[in-house]
Amino acid sequence: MPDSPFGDWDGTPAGARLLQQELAGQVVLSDDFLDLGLIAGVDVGFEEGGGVTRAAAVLLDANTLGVLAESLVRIPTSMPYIPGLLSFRELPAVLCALAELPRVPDLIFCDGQGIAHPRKLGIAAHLGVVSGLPTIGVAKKILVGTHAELGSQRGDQVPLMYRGEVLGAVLRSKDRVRPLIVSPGHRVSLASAPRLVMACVTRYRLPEPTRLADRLASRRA
DNA sequence: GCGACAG
DNA sequence: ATCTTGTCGC
Repeated sequence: MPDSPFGDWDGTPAGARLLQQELAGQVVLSDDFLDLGLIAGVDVGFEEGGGVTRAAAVLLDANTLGVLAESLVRIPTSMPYIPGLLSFRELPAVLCALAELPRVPDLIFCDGQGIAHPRKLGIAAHLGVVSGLPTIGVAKKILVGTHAELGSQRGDQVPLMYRGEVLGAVLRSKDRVRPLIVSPGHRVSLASAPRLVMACVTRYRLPEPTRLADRLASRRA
């Protein structure tokens, strides 16, 4: 049996939660990256009524946002979706897609939460710890936390609070659109995550890395 | 016990 | 996430 990206996980939801608590202790929340030349976006889609997991990874030039490479992989789905345990369902495929890219990115944008998670280990944080690479979580909905009223202009943001601490930001990437939930994954600070996301937003609600990965992953075969 | 609940 | 066409609005 090939080793899973989850170490000695016993396969149970309870065991997954214990592993999350352990890995959360390895997350680095300070900016720990130099030149951002390459940024990757990753996302997952499903086929066959959910039996096949399809992961997409798109590599872009951090300065021009031009696409340098793409990868798409399909593997059998191994676990159902359980709120709070998304990474155990999607990470295996995501790691395969990333491995297919011709270069290792300097930063990865992930569709889903970073540390804005019950145990501070959303899929972006989990991906960061297992890959060792800087990551940011860009979600379309809140998993946990509350926030104050948000301004309506592009770039407006308010802190996402949970159990008395700031775990991310609710960010208006465009005028008149539902805000994005942005949180650091690994090796990126709470302050930098939103600005890095805004730096990758063009004319759409989602920043280019995840928007392109999203389109590729869900594009009907 | 009663809801909430990324994708 | 996915099942699904056209349609209303900026």
